[in-house]
Parts: sequence; C-alpha cells; structure tokens
Amino acid sequence: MREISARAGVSPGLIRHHFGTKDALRAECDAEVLRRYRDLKVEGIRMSPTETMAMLAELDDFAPMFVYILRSVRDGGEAGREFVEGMIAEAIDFSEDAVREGVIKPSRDPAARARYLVTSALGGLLVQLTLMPDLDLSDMPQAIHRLTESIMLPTLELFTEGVLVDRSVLDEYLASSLGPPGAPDEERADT
Amino acid sequence: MREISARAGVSPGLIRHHFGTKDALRAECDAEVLRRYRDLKVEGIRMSPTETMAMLAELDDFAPMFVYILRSVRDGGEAGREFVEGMIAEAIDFSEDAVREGVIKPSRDPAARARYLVTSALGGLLVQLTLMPDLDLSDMPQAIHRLTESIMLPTLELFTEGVLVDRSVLDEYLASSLGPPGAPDEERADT
DNA sequence: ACGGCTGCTATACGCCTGTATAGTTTGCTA
DNA sequence: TAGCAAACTATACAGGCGTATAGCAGCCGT
Repeated sequence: MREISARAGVSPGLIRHHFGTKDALRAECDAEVLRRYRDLKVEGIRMSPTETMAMLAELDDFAPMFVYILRSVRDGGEAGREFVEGMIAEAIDFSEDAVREGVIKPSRDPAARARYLVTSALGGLLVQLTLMPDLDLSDMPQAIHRLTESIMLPTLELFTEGVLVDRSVLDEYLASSLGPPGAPDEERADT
Repeated sequence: MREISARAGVSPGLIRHHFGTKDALRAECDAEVLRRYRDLKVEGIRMSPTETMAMLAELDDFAPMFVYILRSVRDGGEAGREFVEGMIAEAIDFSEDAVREGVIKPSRDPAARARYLVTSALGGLLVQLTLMPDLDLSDMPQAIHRLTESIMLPTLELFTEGVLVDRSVLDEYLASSLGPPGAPDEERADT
C-alpha cells in the first residue's frame, strides 16, 4: 500500500479513502485489466492465444498489463483463473475454426487440447521468467521478446513434426483407455 | 517460523537455536530436497523428466517433496532454478539417447527443445495447480494424478502427430531465420 | 556432587503492513 | 466572498513477522 501510494505520488491514506480496503483496490485493478484485455480481444482481428500473448509482450504499451496478468496467474487469484479460463475458451473457439479451415489437425478431445496448450504456453513463459536471475520491470518487454524467440523453433518443430517417431505410445494409450482399438475420436466421460 | 515450529511441536526459539536465521533454514531445506532428488535420480532407472515428475507426484512418499519443488520453482529462488536447470540437463541427455535409439525425432536445436519441453510441462502443471480453487496439501497426490491424466491424451497427440496440418509455418520460419532454405546451421535429419 | 554444555521455553523488541481517525487544503458553487 | 464537500495528509493503532535475550531442565565427564 505505502509503496503504491508512493509511486502514485500521494499519501497512503488517500488511496484508502478512494478504494476502501486493499482487497477492494486489488479487485478494481483486476477488473480493469480484465476489461482492457477483453476490449483488446474484441477490437483486434481474430488471433490465436499465442499470437495475442506475443503481441501483448512486444508492445511496450501492453507490457505492464501483461506482467500484471502473469502475476495474477502465478498468485492464483480469481482474476488469474478468469484470465486463463478465458484464454482457454478462446483457444477452443479458435481451434474449431482452424480445424474447419484445414490449418490444424482435429483432436480427439479439443477442449483438453486447448487447455493443455494454453496452460503449457503460459506456464512455460512464467517459469522461464521467474527463473531469470535479475528481472527488472523496465526490460520486461525485451526479456519476453528474447524468450518467445528462443521458444519459436522448438514450438514449430513440435507443432508440425511432433517428437515421437512412431504412433505406438499413442495407440497403446488409446487402446487401454478407450477400449477396443480403432474407436472413434470421442472424448470419454469421466466418472 | 511460528507455524513451522508449531507443526514440529517445539517452540519458535528452538528452530532458530538450531538453524540460526530463517534464510539459513530455507537454504538447508533446499539443499536437502535437492539432495534427495539427486539420490532419487541416481538410484532409479533412467527416466524421462516427465516420467520422473509423474512418479514423484503419484507416490505419496514423494508428494511433499514434489510440492516443495513446485513451490520453489514458482517462487523463483535459487533452489527452483537449480532444479529446473537440472531437469533440463537431464532432458538433453535423455533426448540424445532416445534419438540415438530411434524413439524420438532429432531436433534442429536439441537444447532449446529440451528447455522448452521441461519448462512447458512444469509450468503447465504449476498453472493448473495454482488455479485450482481449493487445494489442500493432503489431496495433492490425487490432484496431480487427475491432472496428469487429463494431460495425457493431448500430450500424446501433440507428441506423435503435432497440431499443424502442413509444414509451411515451420519452413517459413526456417527460411527467414536461417538464411537461404536448405542451409542447416546444425545437423538436420529431415523426414 | 559439580560445573558446564546442550536442548528447550518464555518473553520481548523492532519492523513492516493494513487500517482507522482527525485534521488540513483545495475547488466549486450560492 | 462564504461555505461546504471532496481531495488529501499526518499520525496512530493493532497485528504479524523475524529476531534477540534470559532463563530453565537434563545429561555428561571428572
């Protein structure tokens, strides 16, 4: 609180006068960031979550917002969850279109794949950022830029070629979990 | 400190008496966990990082250690970094062998791929765990079990089939970043 | 039996944090 | 210009934290 007020150039009491409690301030900030993110998504052209993230990170204007979101995710608050679930929902929609357009392959469980891809991308970024020894908020955009670059090649390799040489592991899994082999691409109902 | 001592059933003063400062205690705990992890890796059969993580999470004996590690990674301390870098190093070795044995495909940048795969897997797990609304340490093993299960299918799909339908994106990237097409900067084993 | 060392507790100090309250300045309007 | 509400400050209070100090019980070699 005191640090926030100091950075704002006001006394600590004032921010309490305006926002009430600390949690209330946090809630308002969360709502504001969520709102801006949604606006961004609406006004922009249809982008994959990965593209959106890259854009958020590159543009200096959005960088603070981006680190705010990453922090929210890391800290596990309600805002973080909302953001991630939002991205997953977007990813599901986006994949559906992309599959229809013949850009990406269909999945046996599109929702699970979207969740997996979003959390992996977000989490991977988060881990690599938190493990950077000295990370100043000022060179955040640059750091993320370098990161996305170093991730580009492995991602594209994995996304177009996979890693495994043959299908045996996948087929074994499908056989053991879906019953008879050759079963249709149907997600199994969890008990 | 007080909570730790309470759980240990001793007075707060005692733990300070034995360990000195709080950071010293933390350092000893970090070292101990790192040591146990290394022992585990040495005594065990050669496992991929993913297998190791799954095992860590499933066995109730190792679950506390596993959440300790995850927390360290999330909090970005030295221990977390050491752990992640260790896993990456292991993954590099492991992939080398697996490539040699014809199990996984070679990469244009094996180190980058290993880093990408480890941080994604770890980060994805971390994000999904963090975003679980009510997470008790007692049902941690179960939570991780469910998580690994929900991740299994997308992972296998992605690892054996990829997501992209054609190679155009990858090829464009390779062309633009490596100069003239067909000029590999590292060993290149095309399919 | 006796110092002395070790394991251990009780209590308090100083610091930081979020919060509350009283008082002061500023700006708008009657 | 007077008055009043809103913006803003100064200061204090309570709680939690890591830490420091003083004291007590039990074990040990001599």
